[in-house]
Amino acid sequence: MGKDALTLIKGTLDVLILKSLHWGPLHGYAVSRWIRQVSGEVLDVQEGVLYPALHRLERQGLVQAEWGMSDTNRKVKHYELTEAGSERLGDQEQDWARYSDAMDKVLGATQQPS
Amino acid sequence: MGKDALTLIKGTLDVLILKSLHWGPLHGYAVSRWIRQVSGEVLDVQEGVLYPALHRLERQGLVQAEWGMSDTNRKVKHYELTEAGSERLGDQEQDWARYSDAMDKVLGATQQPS
DNA sequence: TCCCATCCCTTGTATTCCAAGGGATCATAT
DNA sequence: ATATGATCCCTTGGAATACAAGGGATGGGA
Repeated sequence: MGKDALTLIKGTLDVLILKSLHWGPLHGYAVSRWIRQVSGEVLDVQEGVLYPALHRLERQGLVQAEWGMSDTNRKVKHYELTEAGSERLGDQEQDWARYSDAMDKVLGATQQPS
Repeated sequence: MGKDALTLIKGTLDVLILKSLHWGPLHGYAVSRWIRQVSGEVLDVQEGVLYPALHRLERQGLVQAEWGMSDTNRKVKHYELTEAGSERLGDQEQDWARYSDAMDKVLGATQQPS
């Protein structure tokens, strides 16, 4: 019961990706792996979800990509947070905090409907 | 800054509605109003979102609807949680808790990517 | 040599929220 | 009386975005 990864909730992916990039440039696979590990295997960003999202963020000017080499001498594409992306990250973290609070208020409510 | 209602995150609406109905039968408008009030005006379920959602839940057998009268002598449709709906509410509350925890772990992470 | 982990990606499909409407009833204020 | 705002029910069309299910290439270890 409750061991598998949960379905991603639409709209929460961007902030996860942006957060992962605030450590510095990363390639896609590393983004996915980091989110999965840090979330305790609860959030699993499939590659078919990840790459379109990265391209979307790139089109929006929130990240910029550049081909390079990994430590293991593989050709990889590094994604890096832009200034705008950094600001967006802050906004979205705040939005998440508000949203999460609101959800908890509703789910933990003791006030009956009038 | 941050005074307005947030856009609903797709996938979080059902549990909000189910929760509102766990108090007993309610009509749609009251569901919407209760969520808005208890969330501190942060979550605003527009009617164009609410009613399709209620019908969806009804099709899934999680709620059942019945026409009746309100306190104010108006014709209203009362939505009531079914047994299955009550179980689903429990599941989704648990899912939300796990999801929310995972998000907080990622957003509050101190562990750098490897 | 074979396989697994690593890396990049695309194309449907389904879901579901938002915007923007329409329509009816009732209490209250003008 | 009549206008206004809150209460109540609903639908349609469009947009966004996650999922499923693929394809392809590389490198290291068994």
